[in-house]
Amino acid sequence: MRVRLEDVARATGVSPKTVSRVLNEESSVKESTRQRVLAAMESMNYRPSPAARGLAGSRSFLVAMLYDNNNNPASTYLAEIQDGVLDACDAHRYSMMVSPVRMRDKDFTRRVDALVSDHHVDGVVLTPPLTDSAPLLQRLKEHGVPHASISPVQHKGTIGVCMDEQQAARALVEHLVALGHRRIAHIVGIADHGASRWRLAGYKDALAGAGIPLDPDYVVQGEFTFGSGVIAARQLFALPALPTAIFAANDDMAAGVMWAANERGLKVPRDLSVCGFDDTPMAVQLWPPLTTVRQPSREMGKLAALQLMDLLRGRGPGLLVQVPYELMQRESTAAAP
Amino acid sequence: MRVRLEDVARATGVSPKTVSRVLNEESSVKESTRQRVLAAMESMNYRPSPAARGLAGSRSFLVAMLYDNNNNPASTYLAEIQDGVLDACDAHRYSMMVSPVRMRDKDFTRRVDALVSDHHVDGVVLTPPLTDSAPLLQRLKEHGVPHASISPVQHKGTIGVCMDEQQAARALVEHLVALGHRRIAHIVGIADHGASRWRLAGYKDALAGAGIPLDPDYVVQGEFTFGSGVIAARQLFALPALPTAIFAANDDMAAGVMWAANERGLKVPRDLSVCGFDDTPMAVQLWPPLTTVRQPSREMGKLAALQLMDLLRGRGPGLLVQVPYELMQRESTAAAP
DNA sequence: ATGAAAGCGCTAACAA
DNA sequence: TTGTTAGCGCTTTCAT
Repeated sequence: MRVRLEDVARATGVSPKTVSRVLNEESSVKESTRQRVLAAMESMNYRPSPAARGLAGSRSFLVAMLYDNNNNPASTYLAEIQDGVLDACDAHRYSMMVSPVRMRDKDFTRRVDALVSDHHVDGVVLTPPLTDSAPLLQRLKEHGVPHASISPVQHKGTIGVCMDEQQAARALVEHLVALGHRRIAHIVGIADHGASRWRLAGYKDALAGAGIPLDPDYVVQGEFTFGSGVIAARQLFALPALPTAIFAANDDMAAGVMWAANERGLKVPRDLSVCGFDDTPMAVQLWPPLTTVRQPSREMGKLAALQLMDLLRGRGPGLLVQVPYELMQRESTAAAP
Repeated sequence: MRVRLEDVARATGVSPKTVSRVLNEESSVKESTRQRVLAAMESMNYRPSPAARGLAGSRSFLVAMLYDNNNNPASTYLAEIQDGVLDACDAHRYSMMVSPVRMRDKDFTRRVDALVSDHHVDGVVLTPPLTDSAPLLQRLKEHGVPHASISPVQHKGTIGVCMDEQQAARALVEHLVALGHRRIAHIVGIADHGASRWRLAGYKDALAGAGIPLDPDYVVQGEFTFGSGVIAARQLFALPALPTAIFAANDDMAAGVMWAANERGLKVPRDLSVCGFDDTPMAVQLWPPLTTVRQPSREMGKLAALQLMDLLRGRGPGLLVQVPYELMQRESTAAAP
């Protein structure tokens, strides 16, 4: 019924072990043999059994993607990352398991134990804000399971993928400055996310670079949600001197700002320029379309997983690769009134 | 190092096979033996190896969740379902794999082949609109892999979970009628989704029940996105007799309607009542908060997976359970002007 | 560069 | 109700 490694061996006239070597891309196989085996595998439609490989060998060809399930910032972001990781898995014949953890729970690292001792996952992809959870990293280290991180705060000694969010935020605010804005407000994201810090830092950099003093009233706290954007904007609109531009730390909050502007009778971008961050699908569905920074989430998921697999397969040391950001200049920003 | 079934057997003084029986909840084990084995497992912190179980036995204790990756309607919906399925898996010591498929691709059923022949998944959870893909169902049948469906169009012979969306939509529109509305418009969702059909049917039912003739101009096509809601609403606002209420087939489009209303200078709910469907997080973040129907996605994911596992474990035949809807009456709907 | 034997940890099919 | 004997399909030694 099922085509086994042994069947391929028999068909090729070599031993099972040789077929195994080809399967595992070991170098010590004569090229001509390799080709014959590969051809047989192809024509017989051979598919190795992950269970058997996992049981006999030291590798499971399984990676897990971990995400925080409490603090669910933007589920569209995680969904894209997940798809990206899956892209990479497909490309290298790895399988993926997803595993939500609840960072708030005291023993949330139990999840990792289960993943490792039950499934022997070869590696783990970490999404924010899990990337910098000390107990989690500790546990992974104890288990000897390598990981790749997506947008980690701590870059040193980490493999995975990052983007220069601070520089991107700075570029965004510089764009506002170039349009003649001086009273520029910022809505900050959830405190312990690296993204919040970087975007705030970039905002400050841009102001400093333009010689605009930082006004604390213009920096208000948000939570990455639409609703928190509305609330933050209302707070800004209550100020004696209204900002002429608002940079929200993500698109959801920016949409909230536009909503509040509408409510307040402010026309975007005539009376108020608004920009966000992430370039979610919503950015182009709003009216006017939102100026924002494109963050290639799916690509980032894929790259992180690729770095991890390179490491697992002994192909290079695994790197922290940086992806370029892209300024998406649309109609929600215009010259200062 | 690792605690094996054999170790538990030795510690308990029984044969490995007996421990296996306990592990697999077979009935033919004396209760006292069962307890002793269970206790030993617990104290030794025994964790069965999925790989070994999969290799030796006929079951893999793996289920896969399939979703369509082209036609990605609301990723928050899928994310919630995924979490629900995982809840159920945790409860029954199953593992989950996620597998996006591209329904548009001609041979998208290949994915299923891989899942089945590589991983021997015991069962599959289908999300809309995969639930009614004839080629997919056919392939699953050929492989002999059972499936549970979430909101399938075809109820007969299907196990999984559904909601009476038609009745829910009807209730929603009846609520509008009760508020004195007569000119009620509907924005339809993507054509081949069961959800679109049911919600439209419920809308028609309610109108018919109230003796309001159906005006084709008041039924416009949308695509389940915010942007399509904006466009559809503009279309409705161009009509000689403006509707006093708009029922959008989901919350995203309802948000688009509210956006367009704002743009047009219509005050919600004073000039226009708006309602959606799904009760996404956004519904309470909008202003005014959106009247909608709550669809318990996570719960539905969990229930579907539970039905599947009941079937797999021989616990009952597996049912198509119906979850109740809930009308979320908020401030976006009010008496007709 | 290739092969033979032994097992990974569990369950199937029998037996008792 | 419980135990025995073979494997599941691969990889690991260790040979050659």
